[in-house]
Amino acid sequence: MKEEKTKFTFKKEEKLKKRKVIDLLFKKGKSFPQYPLRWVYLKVPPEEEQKMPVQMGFSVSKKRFKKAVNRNRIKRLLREAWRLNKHKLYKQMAESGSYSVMIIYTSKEEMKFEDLEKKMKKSIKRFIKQEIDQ
RNA sequence: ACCGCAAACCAUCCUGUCGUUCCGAAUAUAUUUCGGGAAGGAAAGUCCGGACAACGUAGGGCACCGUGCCAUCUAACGGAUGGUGCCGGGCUUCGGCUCGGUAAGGAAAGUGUAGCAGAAAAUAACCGCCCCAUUUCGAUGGGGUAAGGGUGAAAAUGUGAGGUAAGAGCUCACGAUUAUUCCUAGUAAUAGGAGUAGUGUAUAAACCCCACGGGUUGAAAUGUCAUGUACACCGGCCUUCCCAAUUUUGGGAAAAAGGGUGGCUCGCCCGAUGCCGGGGGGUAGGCAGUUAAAGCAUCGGUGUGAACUGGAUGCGUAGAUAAAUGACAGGACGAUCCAUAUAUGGAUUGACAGAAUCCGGCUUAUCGGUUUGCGGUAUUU
RNA sequence: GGCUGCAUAGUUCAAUUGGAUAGAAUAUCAGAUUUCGGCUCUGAGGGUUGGAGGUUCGAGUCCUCCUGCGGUCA
Repeated sequence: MKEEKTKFTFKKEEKLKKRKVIDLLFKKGKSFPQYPLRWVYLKVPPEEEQKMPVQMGFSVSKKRFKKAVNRNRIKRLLREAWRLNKHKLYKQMAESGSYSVMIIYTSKEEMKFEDLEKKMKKSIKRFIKQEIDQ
């Protein structure tokens, strides 16, 4: 393969969609907090092949944000932050298998995109340190 | 020009970069490229009404739920429009005019309730007034009486005259008010007039009566494909007659247990490798439904109006499913604050809010702007 | 996307068929008792009955519309 251009896309294959997988993730997955985010992740067994290195989902509690507008906005900001920064994780992962991940927003207040992106970068670094580098 | 009220409409805009989703075309099946579409007036609350779908279709009665002045509009409505009555405000030449509200059938079919106060709260005698009897002359007992008294949200039609022992619609006159009959106006609610019978408190968002309407369940409906399983296990019920055949099979008739028909009942229907119940197991994925106007706007015509008409012109249809419609940068516009000092500069900021089968309403949230109408104030001509 | 229930002192609950100034326990505060504190006794404060309208002479209670918090579904 030639030098791959870093693509900032986020298509259906990269989204966490299967109800079964999500149930399994919350039942058996590991998690760590990185305010205002919480990662829940699970290594996908090799027999269930998955095209993309990570299938990602985002979640915002209905108790913390009553209005659907606010929930949607936070999820959109999270998706955007992930889209622009996921390549850093992909580089490190190489061939070390694939993961299902759900990121939960735990703060009670909305953030600006700028701040949220910083937090996302930090949490990706932590994920690499904790899971990939061992 | 400013202020207030009401109604209708709009709901920040533009450019660039990076993305999401659907449709179409090409490439040729990992994809990539091009073109086009992509939230709302409330998408919300789920308060009503429909469309559509499934089940049922043999209906009747009861129960239950909803609505409640009249007419019209509408696919339909508990919605809207116009009117009538009632209530409240304003003006008034006192006749009315105008604005707003109105769950507005029946209390003269029956039942219940009306605390405290008051003699008495719906078959009203405490004080007072009058009559009769008794009397120790203080009064006591019996009866009549709703004119006077205070209480209370509410006290039994108001005023005057006659009448009476005292009084009383007991009688009369002028009113008030209710029911009903007739006449006039109106499609009608109702209004006006005349006659008759009355004076019957309030409450039906207390029970209730009357009239009208309502089958139930809602896209997690429903159909279909795939996966999976098992005529598995436990308990209950499994009738009678006739014919052929011959030891359980076929046909026919009746009908039991049981089941269905929304809750009850009558009635009806089903009913033998079957029916009902229990407990357990499996799958909770794909596709269809699923993206179309009971279309919209302007002009014309009809109507007081809600609306209708389809004559003309133009516009136009989001389809996701852990759920798309976004992020960043720059500019314009608006708002707030600060500074200079009336035009610029700086900072902050952009209402309410996000489709989930689709429509018509209602209700609630909403920074600001535009238009129209009405009223008020000031100035000019 | 539907269906359904609840809301009363800081907290847990009452309030008859609509009737007067919405009660009780606990918590809080003050006083008494004690060397001091606890226990105990006495007293006080604390409520727009979730909000706004309506019916009624009179609403915690009845009706309508909102707000908030639960429960449930194939």
